[in-house]
Amino acid sequence: MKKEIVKLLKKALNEKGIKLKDEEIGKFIETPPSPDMGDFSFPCFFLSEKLKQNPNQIALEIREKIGNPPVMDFEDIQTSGPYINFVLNRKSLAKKVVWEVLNQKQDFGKVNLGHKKKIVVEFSSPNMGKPFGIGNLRSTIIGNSIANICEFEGFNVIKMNYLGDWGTQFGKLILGYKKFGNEKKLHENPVKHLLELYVKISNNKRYENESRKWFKKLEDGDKEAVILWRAFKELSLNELKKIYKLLGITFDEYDAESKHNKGMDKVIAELKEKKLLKKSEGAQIVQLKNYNLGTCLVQKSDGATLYATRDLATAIARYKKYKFVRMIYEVGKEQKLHFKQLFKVLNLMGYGWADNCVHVAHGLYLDKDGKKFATRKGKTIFMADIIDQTTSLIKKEIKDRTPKISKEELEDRALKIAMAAIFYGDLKNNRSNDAVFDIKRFISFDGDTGPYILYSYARASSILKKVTTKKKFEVFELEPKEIELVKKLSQFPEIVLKSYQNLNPSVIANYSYQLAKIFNEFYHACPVIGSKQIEFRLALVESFRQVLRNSLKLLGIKTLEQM
RNA sequence: GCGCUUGUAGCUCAGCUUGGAUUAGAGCACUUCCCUCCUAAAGAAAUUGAGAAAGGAAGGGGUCACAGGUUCAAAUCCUGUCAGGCGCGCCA
Repeated sequence: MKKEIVKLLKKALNEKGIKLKDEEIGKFIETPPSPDMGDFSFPCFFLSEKLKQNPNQIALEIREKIGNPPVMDFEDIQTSGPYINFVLNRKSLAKKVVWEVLNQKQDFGKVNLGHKKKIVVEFSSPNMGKPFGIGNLRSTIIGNSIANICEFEGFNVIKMNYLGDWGTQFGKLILGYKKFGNEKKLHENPVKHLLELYVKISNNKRYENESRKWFKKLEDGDKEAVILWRAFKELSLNELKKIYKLLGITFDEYDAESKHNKGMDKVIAELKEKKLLKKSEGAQIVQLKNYNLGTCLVQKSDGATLYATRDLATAIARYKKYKFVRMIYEVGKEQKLHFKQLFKVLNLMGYGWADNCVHVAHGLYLDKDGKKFATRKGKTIFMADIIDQTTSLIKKEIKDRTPKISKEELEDRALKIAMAAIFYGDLKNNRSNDAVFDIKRFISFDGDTGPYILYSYARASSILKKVTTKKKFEVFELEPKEIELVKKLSQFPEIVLKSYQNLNPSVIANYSYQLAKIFNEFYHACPVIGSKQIEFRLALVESFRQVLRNSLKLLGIKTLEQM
């Protein structure tokens, strides 16, 4: 529908001597504050500068130039001050939208922007040896959703988990284990035991040097160090995989810092060759002060490597392997400077593709009191525990409501609702801002929450289960809530596009909520079963369900047919 | 100190990219209503009908941190101030 409006406007504007592209015109088109005013509107303010004319006058003139539109699609076109308002033939709009959704199904809203070109999305990337906590959760959920969105828009996406399995923290763990370790505890609950060791070592400055030494030993291939490192790594990876399974998230590739050991020497050699490297206080650095990016340390004075070194080597290796058109790093915003440095150094090395790398940063999770969750103080909350607690709270709720439910179904539902609660609770926030992690709020069954949205979905399902849908339908009359729902459905493609452009899933999350809310209003106002136009309403419910399913899928949320 | 970033109802957040349509939007909580395609019960069914249903509506509640500026028009752009957060060389 919007396209037709653009067409009309384009022609009219052309006659006034103004040439604009379709997309440019489309951008200006907006929705009037009240449906009484029309369905779409075109403000003429921006033209007044060019034409040196009163916008009200311009609106009138353009209106005149448009002339009489095809009656099939438009009911009326009128001006209101500087706005040109288009009143659509809502019945034909409703038909079109519903048809489109029902025909395109899971592909509704797709735009093939990517043409199968490759995008690497690195996300989650936990530090092995540390427990998977709330900090990692945001990257995991947001990154997953961004990957889904890119895929939906036609890219060939490589979901990449970059395991932090190298670095001084392993020196700490090795030292900690040698000093205070306990084999039995390690195997009973590896994650908790390793955290215990990590905290013990980190809280005592005496151990700093010795930890570094152990990491250096590890880099030099010391047997004892390597054996312990492998064991720690394997144990934590097992735990991680359990969590990903619960979250329902998969990766195409598990990359790891340790895999890029060899590349690191090369990078350092290359930096030397390209005369980017400088020695400073015994360490090797790349000076970036001219770019206002401080200095980037690539080799410690003891010869050991650093995070930046590994990231450089990794990025180069990845480009060789994938020739991506874009690489997205979904990592916390506290690493902004690091990524700026990383991209700059790659650029200075002559890698043009560095410009196609983006750091998609997210704010951190704060606790209910607005305080940070800190690993060092052992204040971390384990993801596994969070999932457990959430699921059991939800189980209680479900049992109260449907006491007869079978065990398997209870498990399945509770887990799905818990995930919807956690995922939505995260994704509804604009990713770059800090967010409060308050599980009680997330799992509330009403309001702006995951469970509310899932409930709306289930509601639609329960109607559709009772009556079989027919393929033909006629629209006799439209209630306000019906047209509102139709319009909301029709917005989905633009929403996905916007979300892709901003690499921000919250756009879709907020849309899902609004969609669910309008559906509930519709449900309240327009009974489906027993209605005169039951066929249309069923089709509308069906398309609602389809679009909601599409949005939730992009968010990484699994739906339930019933609740 | 420098850099980045945030400040919108009691609380949690949209809106800011691309400035516009009299009252700046949601949710939670609070007050007052309403519904029954959901759940319990009865019936072959239409239906009856209870519900503190995970549904809907209304209401109260805001100097869009503050002060300037740009503009016909500012929550939105610019500058400054205040307050919080993050980052700034051998952690990742």
